[in-house]
Amino acid sequence: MAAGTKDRIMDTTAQLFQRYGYTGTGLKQIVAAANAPFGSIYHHFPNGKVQLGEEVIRRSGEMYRDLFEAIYDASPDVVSATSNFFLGAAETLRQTDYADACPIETVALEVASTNEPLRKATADVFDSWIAAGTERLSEAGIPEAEARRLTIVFLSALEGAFVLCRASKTTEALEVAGTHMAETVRAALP
Amino acid sequence: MAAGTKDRIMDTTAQLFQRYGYTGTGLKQIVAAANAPFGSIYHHFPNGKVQLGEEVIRRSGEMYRDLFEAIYDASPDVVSATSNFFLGAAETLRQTDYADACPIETVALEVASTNEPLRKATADVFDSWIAAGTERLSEAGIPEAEARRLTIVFLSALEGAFVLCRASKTTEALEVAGTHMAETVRAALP
DNA sequence: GTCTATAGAAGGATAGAC
DNA sequence: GTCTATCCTTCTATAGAC
Repeated sequence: MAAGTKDRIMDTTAQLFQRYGYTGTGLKQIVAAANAPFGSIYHHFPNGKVQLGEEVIRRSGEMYRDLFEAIYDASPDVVSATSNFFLGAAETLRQTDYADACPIETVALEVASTNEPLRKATADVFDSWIAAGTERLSEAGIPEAEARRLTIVFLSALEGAFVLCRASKTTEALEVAGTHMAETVRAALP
Repeated sequence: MAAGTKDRIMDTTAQLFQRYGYTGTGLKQIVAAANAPFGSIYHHFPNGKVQLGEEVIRRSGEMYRDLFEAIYDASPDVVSATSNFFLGAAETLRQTDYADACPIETVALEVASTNEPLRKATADVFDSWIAAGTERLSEAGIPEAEARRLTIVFLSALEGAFVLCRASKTTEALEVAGTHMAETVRAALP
């Protein structure tokens, strides 16, 4: 029983991947931070680090999509929701000393040319985010093809702003990109 | 003398960092790919991997800024130059099986929370790119504050599109983001 | 100054006691 | 199924022969 050793390992791994990346996070570091014995990793993830990585990537993707949905549910319209998403991300960055941005971005770049199952997992996550954004913008009256393009620009601007903000330890890029994206969504509304 | 063992090491390291990141690239891997003896690294870079990393980051930043300048010099106006930059990046990605995107992006995310001198180096490089873009857009008649904001959105969209394209092994995000940014620059011209 | 050999730590993975 | 001890490889870094 317990409160879930496997869940604790996955939560810890998700946070470490977000901050230090895939190759930058060791299995010994994970079990130490999760207060779990080393053997638990291979008990719950028989295929080792790759299996753990894939499960964490996919679960982080779902959780971040849930956050996206929650912010759009809580906002009065898609324009303010777009602005709120960027501003919320900026606030989180400041509160974590510029450590917690996108949960899978660092990993995605690391594995893109080195690990096919993990690359596929990150691609699936990005696809699911694009689908979620496209649906929101479509519901707001934007034709679907245009809604998809807008969502891709939104996600590109967000991920790129994360890179600039983490490197500079400022939130300027997220603020500038968020303002631009909110304006762009407003201009696309019918 | 020689054709430059140090240059060969730096060229090789730059390419490996771009594809596999900082932690994903080993010193032994570097000297093997550069056909150099292991000791050369510590002869030319007494402070080891961090010093090599910093010099490579800064030099890659200069080379990519030169590419940016060259494309803007070769284009008839800033709108087509913006489009050309994204399309050229997409073509390079396709030709390298989605390996060669931004020369420092993966490293920037890896070191942001782990290595202060390297984080500072990536921040300086991004700053120099923003300055170069701001100058180009200012020369085209866009007020400087607005030119800076536009450049930050440009760079965010580019870096984010790189992530999506490398993960998905498609160039859709670069094409969509490039079209959007060219239109945005056009709308900002006087 | 070029190059080899190796130290010492950390990496992922495994075996097996309990 | 929890946990420890250990294996083998790879990593960065150093020492020292030539």
